[in-house]
Amino acid sequence: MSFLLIDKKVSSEKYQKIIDAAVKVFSKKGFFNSKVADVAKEANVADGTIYLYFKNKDDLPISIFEHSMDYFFHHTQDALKDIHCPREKLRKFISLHLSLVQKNQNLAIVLQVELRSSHKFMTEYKPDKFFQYLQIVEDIMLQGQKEGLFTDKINPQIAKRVIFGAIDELALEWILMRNKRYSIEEAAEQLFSIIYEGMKVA
Amino acid sequence: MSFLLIDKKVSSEKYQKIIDAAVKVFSKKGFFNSKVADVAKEANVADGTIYLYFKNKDDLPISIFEHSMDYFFHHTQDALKDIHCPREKLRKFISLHLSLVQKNQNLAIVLQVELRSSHKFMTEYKPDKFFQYLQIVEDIMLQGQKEGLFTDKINPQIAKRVIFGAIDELALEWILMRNKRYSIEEAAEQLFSIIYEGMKVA
Amino acid sequence: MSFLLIDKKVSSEKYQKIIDAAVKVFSKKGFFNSKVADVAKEANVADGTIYLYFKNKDDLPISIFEHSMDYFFHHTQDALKDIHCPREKLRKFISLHLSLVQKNQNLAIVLQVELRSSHKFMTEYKPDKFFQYLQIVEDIMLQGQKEGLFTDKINPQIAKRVIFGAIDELALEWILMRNKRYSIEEAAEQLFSIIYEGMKVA
Amino acid sequence: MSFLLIDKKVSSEKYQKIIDAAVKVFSKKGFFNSKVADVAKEANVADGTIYLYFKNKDDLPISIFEHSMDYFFHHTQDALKDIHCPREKLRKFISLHLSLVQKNQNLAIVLQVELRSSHKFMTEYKPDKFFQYLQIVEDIMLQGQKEGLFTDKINPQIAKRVIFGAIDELALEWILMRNKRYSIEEAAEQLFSIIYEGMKVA
DNA sequence: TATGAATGAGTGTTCATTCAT
DNA sequence: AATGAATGAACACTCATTCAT
Repeated sequence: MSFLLIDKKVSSEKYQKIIDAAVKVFSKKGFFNSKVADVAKEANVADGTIYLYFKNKDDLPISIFEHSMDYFFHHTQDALKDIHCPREKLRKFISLHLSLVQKNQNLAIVLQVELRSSHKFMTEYKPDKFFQYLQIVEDIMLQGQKEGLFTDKINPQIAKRVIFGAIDELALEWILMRNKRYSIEEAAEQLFSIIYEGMKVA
Repeated sequence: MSFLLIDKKVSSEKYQKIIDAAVKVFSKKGFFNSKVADVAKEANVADGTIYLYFKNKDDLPISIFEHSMDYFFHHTQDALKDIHCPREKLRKFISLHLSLVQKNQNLAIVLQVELRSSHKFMTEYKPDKFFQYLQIVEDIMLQGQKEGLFTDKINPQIAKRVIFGAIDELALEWILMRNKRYSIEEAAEQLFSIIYEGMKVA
Repeated sequence: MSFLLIDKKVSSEKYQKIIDAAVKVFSKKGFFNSKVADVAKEANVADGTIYLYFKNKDDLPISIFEHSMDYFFHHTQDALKDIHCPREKLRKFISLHLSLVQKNQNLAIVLQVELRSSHKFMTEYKPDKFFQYLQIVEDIMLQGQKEGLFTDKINPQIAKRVIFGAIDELALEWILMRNKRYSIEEAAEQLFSIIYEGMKVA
Repeated sequence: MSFLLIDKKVSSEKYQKIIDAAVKVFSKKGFFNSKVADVAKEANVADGTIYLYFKNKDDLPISIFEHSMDYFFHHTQDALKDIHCPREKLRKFISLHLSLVQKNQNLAIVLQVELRSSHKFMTEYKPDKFFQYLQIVEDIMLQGQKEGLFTDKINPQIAKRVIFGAIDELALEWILMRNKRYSIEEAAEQLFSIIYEGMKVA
């Protein structure tokens, strides 16, 4: 989880310890059922210390979200920058997202389950970083349509959500499944197949 | 929302009023930020009255969930029973779900956003009714594959989740979108197109 | 417990059922931990019915107390009226009280344990009926002193309390004792012996 | 009441303030009629502070009881250790208990009236410390019988309860009496006289 | 910086009491 | 008289946040 660290003001070791602890605690007990004291204990710091690095409890999930999305965005952009074919970009995006989720399951739970509920998130808070990440998919779509690879009949706005929703659900189920009935790679490939076949020019 | 009513012990008018109020309140403020008193006020009953019909606060979202899923399940089964072609069943399932969501937006928010977070839901609580509903999609898949309409290369387990995730995300975005950039019917048709084209035998 | 019934306004069968139920419930769970609904259930009446016979919850222990004390007082007076010797009166009083307690253990618990705590009892409420009952002991004392049987050195006020305290404690311990290590008759006789020997003129 | 302090974890000043406040409040309003907020206010601490030192409301009377009994026990043992004659031991025990009660009237009320009702106390909770204290009386009895000072006809089990019950009742009445009609010393001496004369070998 | 004892506002739940039937 | 559904005031307890050290 330590990849969350990006900017400078945040480069303190304590900050990271708290973020990591929060991800662990929130993923296990849920945001609302977690106490600030739980996070402090997990991070091996005093309760008050958390308030030296975060404005309040709500600031924790927001920070987790922003840092994660930044990471997802840059990591994905980086991985896609040498791929030109929209088909392969799409394939890569899907497998990359699922593999990130697989490697950071606690974080994934927090992002998908806990944050989605935090109301502040879905309404008041503008998830700009998330939109930025989603935009990658739309850009792939648009490129594919421009190049005549994907059908024009599909609205990229809708496709973007279809793709993201499918990835998200697959990822969530996979994490919560006790005895995995399929590998994350298999899921990635099948999802890609459905989406690609479903959007390609006949 | 009054369709939630199913069994007898529950056929009281007060019970319905409370359920409806809870859906409204939870969808607006979120489960954790809603007070029992808020629900009571919205339902025009005393705080204590809620405890005559529900074990505790947690029992409210659970009841909402179970009744909704029952309704979704039976309503959908009923609508599909005269359709034989898997292709048309799939199309119907998608458009039906999205139209139900459109007609019950507050309920949809509670089901998709609030419940998903309630932790009890995603872990302890066995969402049997939800699985039952999901099974409809898997059955369509299996029938389609048997009849040679859908490709065998796709694992129905995965397809089921892909389809549900895509519907879910589309529905959620559509509800939260302020100025609707596409109609729910358009979304349904495009989603169907992607999924169907993506799974049909070439 | 049905001896509690004495005056007319109270001669209803329901009234008795409620009093009996209250004694049973209070003795088992304590006054403050008992709900009016518990008493109603035990009495096989509706909650509201209790309020047709009693002003409020506090009225229940008060009524139990008054009726019991009346009974104890009259029953004891009756038993003593044909005895003249203060020595035998004292012996009778002690054995009678202990045997009444033995026969009505639930009632005894309520009177000794629950009521003593009810604060209203020990302070606001004037336990006239109790004083009346206690007065019997004082009268025995005074008679004994007048007749030269009991020493004048003992203040009857104090003796009265000593005797009552000793009876009370013995009774309470006897009731709460799981495996009785002595019979109630033995206790009565020994207590009588101590008190009598301790007060008789040498 | 500051003698209640005994072990280390409890040596905090706040703990004592809360215990003292609880004794004061419970003695005035009764345990069940006292709110935790009342105790907090009396102790000049916040409501929540009480829960840093006590598990819950029920823990307050239990702690008061245990500390008091410890104090009574050690204080009495200490005072008796240089007295050898059972007669004088008995006299000392009685006068000591009554004088302790006189000096700590609020505490006495809590111990005698409130705790006796708490049901947890008389049933679930094993009042070991109380039994330990009571044992002092029994030991005096047994020694007196062995030395031929007290009659063998009296069962020490019973005598112990007779003595304690009498002390207890005297103490309670004395505290609750508005205009004291006798001094506590007079009561002690008279009680001693009755018990001693009642038990000595003729 | 870091601590953690102290705070006190906030809330789920209970239950004595009422009253329409 | 009798019922029991409905009420809503009351309260124990939690926990995010502060601040003296």
